[in-house]
Amino acid sequence: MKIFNSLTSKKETFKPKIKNEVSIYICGLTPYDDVHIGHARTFINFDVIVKFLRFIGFKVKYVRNITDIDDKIINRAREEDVPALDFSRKYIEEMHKDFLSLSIESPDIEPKVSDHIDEIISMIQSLEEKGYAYRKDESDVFFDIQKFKDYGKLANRTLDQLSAAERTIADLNKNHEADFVLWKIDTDGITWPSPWGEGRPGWHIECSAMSIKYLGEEFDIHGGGLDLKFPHHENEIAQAKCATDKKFASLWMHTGPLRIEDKKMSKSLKNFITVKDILKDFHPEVLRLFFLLTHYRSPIAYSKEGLENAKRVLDKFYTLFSNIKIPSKFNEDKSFREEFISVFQDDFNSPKAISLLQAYAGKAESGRDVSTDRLCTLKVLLNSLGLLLDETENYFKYGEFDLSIEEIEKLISDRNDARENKKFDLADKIRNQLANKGIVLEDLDGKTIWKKS
RNA sequence: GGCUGAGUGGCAGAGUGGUCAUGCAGCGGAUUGCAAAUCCGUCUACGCCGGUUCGAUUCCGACCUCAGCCUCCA
Repeated sequence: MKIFNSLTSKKETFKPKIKNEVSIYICGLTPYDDVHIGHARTFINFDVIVKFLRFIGFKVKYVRNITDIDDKIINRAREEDVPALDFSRKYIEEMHKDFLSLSIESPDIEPKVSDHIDEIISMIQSLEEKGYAYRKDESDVFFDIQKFKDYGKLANRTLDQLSAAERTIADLNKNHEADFVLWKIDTDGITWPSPWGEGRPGWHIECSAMSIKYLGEEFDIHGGGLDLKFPHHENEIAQAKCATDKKFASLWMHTGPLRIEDKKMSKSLKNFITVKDILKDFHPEVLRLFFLLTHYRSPIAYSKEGLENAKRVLDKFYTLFSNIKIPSKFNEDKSFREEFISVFQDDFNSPKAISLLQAYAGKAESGRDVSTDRLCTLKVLLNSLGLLLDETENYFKYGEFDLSIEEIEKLISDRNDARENKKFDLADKIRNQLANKGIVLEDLDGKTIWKKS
C-alpha cells in the first residue's frame, strides 16, 4: 500500500509500526457552530480511509479529538451568557447527530481537551525542563521555535520566511514572531490552575498531548484538513518531538479543501453550507459519493450540479440492485476484489476505484457479465466505502414532500385507473401533477413505483 | 512577496511517452399509449510557447491563469 506523506511530499510504501495494526490520529472539530460540508468532506474521507484499512485486514486504532477549549468557544459562550463547556457540549451533540446522519463511524477514542489538562501541563513542564519553553516576567508560556532545528519541515518553510511574514500583532514577550503559546495566562472564561498561574492551554499542545496519551510517542498516521498543516501540525510536531525525543507520527495526511465560488468553505469566511441543509435535499450517501468522486487530496468545487451528478450515479447503483436479492451465501469474486483493492491502496484512489465499480455495474446491466457472485462482490465493495447501505425504498423516497404517502398512492391508483380506461390525457395530467411535487413515476412490469426526483 | 498544488472533451474526473479511462449529460435507435427506468450505438480532450524525442496531454524550461498556506479555520 502506498500513501502520500505530507512530510516528504512523496508517496511512500506504508509500513505500520506494528505489523497489521494501524494507529491513526485525526484532528477533529472545534465545536462552536454547526458542522458544514467542508468538515464533512474531511471526516468522510478519513472514515473511508479507516474503513478501507479495516476492510483489507488491518486492526485500526482510530483517535479523533474534540477541541472544546478555544477562544472562539469562550467568546461565543460569553455572548450567549452560558458556561463555555456547556456551550461546546451543545455543539458536540449536534456534531454527533450530523456525523450519525452521514454514517461516519465513531472513532475508537474521542478525547476532549478539557479532560486532558493534566497531560498538557506535564508536557509543557517537560518542554520547560528541556529548555524549549520560556516566559518573560508573568507572561504566557511560549514555545521557542529557534531551539528546534527541524521547525518548518512540514510546511517547508524556514525561520527567515516565517519572520518575513507580515504579522499584525507582535507580542513583545516573544523571542521569535512565530513562537506560539503553550499556556495562556487568563482568569476570565474557562481556566485551570497551573505551575505558571491560572489559565488555559494554547492551541496545538492538546493534540500533541492526547495523541501521545492514546497512541504512544511514536505512531503511524496523523491527519487532518490541509488548513491545519501550518501552523497547527507543524507546532504539534515541534512540541511532541522536543518533549519526548521520539519520532512522533511517521506519516502525515491532509485532505483537500472544499471550495465554494472559488474560495475555501470556512467558518471564518462565512460561506459555508451546513450538513443539515444539504441533507434536506440529498441523501447522505449522495454527499459521500460526491466527495469520493474526487481524490482526497484534491480540492473539490461545491456545486448543486455536482451533487445532482453524484445522485444520478448513485441512483444507477441502487437501481441495479433494486431487483436483485443478495443471497446470504455466495462466493466472493476474488479477482474483482483484488483489482479494487490494488487501485484503492494506491494512496486511496477513490475516483479510480469507483470508476472500476461503475464499469462493472455497466457490464452487469448489459447482461454480459451477470454472475451473482460478481454482483454480490460489487455490493460488498460499495458497502466497504459506506455506499449502498440503505434500503432501496428509503433511498429513492428520501427527502421532504408536500404530499403524504397516502395522497401519492391515491393519485397513482387514479392514474392507473385512467390508463386502464385509455384516458391518457387524465393519466398524464396526474403524472405531471406529481412531477411538479418532485415525484417521478416508473411503470415497471405492470406495477407503478414512485421516487423522489 | 515566499512556499505548495493545479490547469484534461458540455460537466465531473483518473491516467499515460506511441491501442480505450470511467461516469453523467447530449445525440441516434430499441422498448413504452406517451414518458420514466432499462438496453444497444455514438460525438467532443489534454492552458499557452519553446525544447528533448522517430513520436509528448504525459519529460524539461519559460509564460499565463487559478487555488491553498504564510492570521482563526476541516
